[in-house]
Amino acid sequence: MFKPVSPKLDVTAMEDGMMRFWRQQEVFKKTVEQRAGGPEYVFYEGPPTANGRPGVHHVLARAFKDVFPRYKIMRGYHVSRRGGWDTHGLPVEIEVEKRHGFTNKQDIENYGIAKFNEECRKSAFDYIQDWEKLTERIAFWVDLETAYVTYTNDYIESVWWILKQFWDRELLYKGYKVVPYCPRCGTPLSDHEVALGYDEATDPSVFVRMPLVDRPGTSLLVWTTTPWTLPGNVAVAAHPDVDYVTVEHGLPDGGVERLILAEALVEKVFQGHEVKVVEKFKGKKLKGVKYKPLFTFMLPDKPAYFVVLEDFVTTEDGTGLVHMAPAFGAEDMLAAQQYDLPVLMTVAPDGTFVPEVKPWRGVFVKEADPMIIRDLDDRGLLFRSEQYTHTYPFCWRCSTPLLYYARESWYIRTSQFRDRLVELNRQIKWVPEHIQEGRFGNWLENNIDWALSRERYWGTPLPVWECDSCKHRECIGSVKELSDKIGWDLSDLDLHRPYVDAIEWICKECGKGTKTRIPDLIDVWFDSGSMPYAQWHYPAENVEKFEQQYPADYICEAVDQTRGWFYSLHAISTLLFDQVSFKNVICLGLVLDGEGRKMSKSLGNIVQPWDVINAHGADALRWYLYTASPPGQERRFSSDLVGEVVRDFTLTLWNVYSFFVTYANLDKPALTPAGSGSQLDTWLLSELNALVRTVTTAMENYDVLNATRPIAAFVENLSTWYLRLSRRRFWKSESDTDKQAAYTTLYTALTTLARLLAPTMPFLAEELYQNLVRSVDGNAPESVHLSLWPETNEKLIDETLNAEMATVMKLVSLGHSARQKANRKVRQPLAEAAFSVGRMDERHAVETYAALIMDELNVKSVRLLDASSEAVTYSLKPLPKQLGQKYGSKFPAIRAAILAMSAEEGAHTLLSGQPLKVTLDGETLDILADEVEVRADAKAGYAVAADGAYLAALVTDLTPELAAEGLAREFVRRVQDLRKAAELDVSDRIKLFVSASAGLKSALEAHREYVLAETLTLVLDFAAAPAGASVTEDGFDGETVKVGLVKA
RNA sequence: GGGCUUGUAGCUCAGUUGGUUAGAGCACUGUGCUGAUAACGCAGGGGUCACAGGUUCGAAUCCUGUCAAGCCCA
Repeated sequence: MFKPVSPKLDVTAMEDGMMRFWRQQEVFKKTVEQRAGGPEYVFYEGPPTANGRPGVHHVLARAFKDVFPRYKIMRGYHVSRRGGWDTHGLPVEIEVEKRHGFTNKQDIENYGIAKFNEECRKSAFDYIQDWEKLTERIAFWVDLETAYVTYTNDYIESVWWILKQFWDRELLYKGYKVVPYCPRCGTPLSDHEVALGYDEATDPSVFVRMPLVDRPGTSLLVWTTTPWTLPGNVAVAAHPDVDYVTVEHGLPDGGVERLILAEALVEKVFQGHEVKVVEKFKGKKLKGVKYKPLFTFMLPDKPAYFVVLEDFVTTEDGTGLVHMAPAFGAEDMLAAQQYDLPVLMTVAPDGTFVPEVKPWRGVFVKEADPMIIRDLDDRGLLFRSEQYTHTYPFCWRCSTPLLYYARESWYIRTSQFRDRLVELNRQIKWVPEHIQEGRFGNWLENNIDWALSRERYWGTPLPVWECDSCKHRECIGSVKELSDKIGWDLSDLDLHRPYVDAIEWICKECGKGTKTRIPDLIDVWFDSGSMPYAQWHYPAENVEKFEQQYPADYICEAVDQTRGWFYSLHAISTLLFDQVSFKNVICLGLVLDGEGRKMSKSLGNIVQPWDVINAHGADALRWYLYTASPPGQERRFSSDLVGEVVRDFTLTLWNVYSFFVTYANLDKPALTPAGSGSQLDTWLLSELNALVRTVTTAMENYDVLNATRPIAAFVENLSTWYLRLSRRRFWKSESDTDKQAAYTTLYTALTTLARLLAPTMPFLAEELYQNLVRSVDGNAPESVHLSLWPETNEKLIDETLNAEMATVMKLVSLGHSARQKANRKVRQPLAEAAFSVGRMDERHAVETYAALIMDELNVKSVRLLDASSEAVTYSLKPLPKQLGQKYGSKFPAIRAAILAMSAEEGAHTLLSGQPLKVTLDGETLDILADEVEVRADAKAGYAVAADGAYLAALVTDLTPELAAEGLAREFVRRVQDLRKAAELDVSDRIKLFVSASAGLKSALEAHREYVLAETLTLVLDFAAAPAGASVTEDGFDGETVKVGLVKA
């Protein structure tokens, strides 16, 4: 009937089998094709770069990406899950540079851009096979055959089209950008590269006077650690709301001077020297105040040398007045744009002063620092000079100190759309929620124009051509447009450098000059953010397809993409179509190692996904990632933790499955829904439907944690409660309706679980489904991933029942605890178990499930302890939650009053439903029954265990009858062990030959039928065992026994 | 320097609008149960809820500050 299932699970063999099945039957393809015509659910793959091996963090992202498309397919949606590869950019270039030992851009140019880019193109896919293998092995279903690739001409052409839209709307402009720059390598460094090279550095720390134009004898006191930037100074910044003072102090030559600085820093700057504060005012009063320039090597072409107001000014260091050199500081540059300040480029690209800076022309700026300080001192402008140690970035390649240096750069006017970016973000559902208004929202609120251009080689070229004569510029939006410019078909042109650079034409505007492409590339983030359009070569092709696949319903990446892909998607979509490009997004936390450190190559603490998968399987890895912590949280990761999943969850479920198949194959039950009188069946189906409801709701809310953890809890209950308590129903020999109902119930649970697990544990789900569903129903969908998601049957959910069963579990647990305390092993039947519960409605559970409790605790009767019982004493516990909220600060007094009264009387009052009268300050208060917990405690003669208001009490006295039954059970246990040792089949019948001491013998005679039935014994003889019998000898409870067993 | 997040048992994590005994799983120890189980049950040891103030009858939870870690930005 069903394929036999070993209780031993070989995870990897099982998963390999399913993987082959999917591949051979092309199940993934069918999940797309069979849903054609269904409502569309759109998923965007954030393209990874395949020039490195995929790590655990990639598995994390891919596991989460996989869940919702699978779920939606089961809800009947059509989901095209197109893959994509990010192929451009500096990381790819760096790999190729490393291979050749290149250290700067000149090396690349000497080598040849064409050859270099060709190698980049290949390098971008160096590890493509690793990616494909891993993607298949973890069952991330994504279409890699038709995956979009950002370096293709079609993709680039779409990006050009977008840029042309922006150009036509005058959203592209050329400006300056201050970048970390290595003067030796002649290149800006990416943030990532800068982060590699921070080190301690000792720099000068100088305070200089900037004399005011309109108030002789008064100077601004300004602080800097980069004196070489002073020749580039054009303004001084003050904080509008900080308090500033003018102080007067004596000079060595006997005169006095007045200096302006932040009040909070007076002490620090003058280091205890006496100064006189002559006035105090807010920073905003300084706005526009003019000062005399320190240097006049270069003349500004716009108004300069006055105070501006900036919020970034702090009173941590310095003087609260910040010197501004727009060419050498990002904040300075922003202020320059805001206040229309000039930019003085006093430094050449090689890091030396330009000829205009006569005294120090050709000197490397850092080496010029002491000379500049001496010059200022000579002219009486230096207030003080000292040394200052701080962390400073150095070039990771050549250890040259980096300069912050303005380079010409192309920008997109995103800041013009700031409000719209913020508004549209409110339409997006973020998981975790705080990203929306927090990290992402703040980032949008502070939006600055997108610095688009890069002075590199391997990337999408900026399609702007400029006339070398009249400087007229134009932007090209398609290959056809470019072809028209030069008059022949460029369809076969590689749109990368150096080939596009070679396309030139005579300028039509002036008729003299030549239009040549400006050499910049664009930021790779613009590539990836263009994928909604460029993956379809929109608008040149696939217009309908694009419209159907935009925007995305769901995307998912790690949190570091907030300013990366999430932003580039959002920004481009907002500017282009004034619309969101994704509706739901899960933002994953980073993966840390077992010690909570970031995984990095240099620490050697990277966990290879293959090690984990080979050891524990892909499902376990996936399940761990879903259940371990909320998706947005950082997570500590180790292979052992994944192994725990297998032991805890996979094997538990597997054993239930194996149990079912083993016995179903013997019994061949009908498995058709039949009415069941069994409380356990009703309960399990109630819990199962509640589970379906919970998981479905969670799936709809992109809540992976609540779509998975409750399944684990259910499986735990299924195995350790339902199945353990139901075993006898499967074993019994007659095939009655109760047995049929047990099979049907368990079957329903397992097949429902298969579907609930399909999005998260695709392999195990398929295994269950194939064997339990497909093998008996040829008409069922071919794969669990083609089947439909289970529907909740609300009628079967009984919350009261679920709560009552939880109470029963609790009481049974206490019963076991009491047994242990009384030293009464479970095999020994006891006369009675009595219980106390906290609330009236819970008493019902004890009555309803008396039989179940009796069976589980091996007691002959069950009852409730109540107010009239002789066996109980009471205590009262005032409940702070109820009373505290109702009475506030009176609570401690009320509590004391309740504890002071007679617990017996109080308990009887409350249990009879009457309020408790408490008198406080002459006021009488009615304390209600649900405001005080009545705790029972059993008197002598009982073994007791309690937790809160719950209590279990066992009568531990043994009658001869009970003792005899206990002996019989001990005997059965020995026989069962013997059966096992003799390696008998579960259904083999046996003969027993017994010699026992008198007490045991009479016990066996009294319970003969029980013993025979339990052990499948046909004949029990009190005689010597024949030769060849399996024999055991044992003693217990003062009795001895010798047993011989032969197969009947 | 700014923004966001995190800090609870040896490890991985829960902890409801604040409620008086802070929980689970793993690991360790003891014990019980078992003809599905690689298990399971019961019990034990293990906690300054990062730290310091504050609000409150009452704080792991709310507020302020500090420390540590991470990410992004400067």
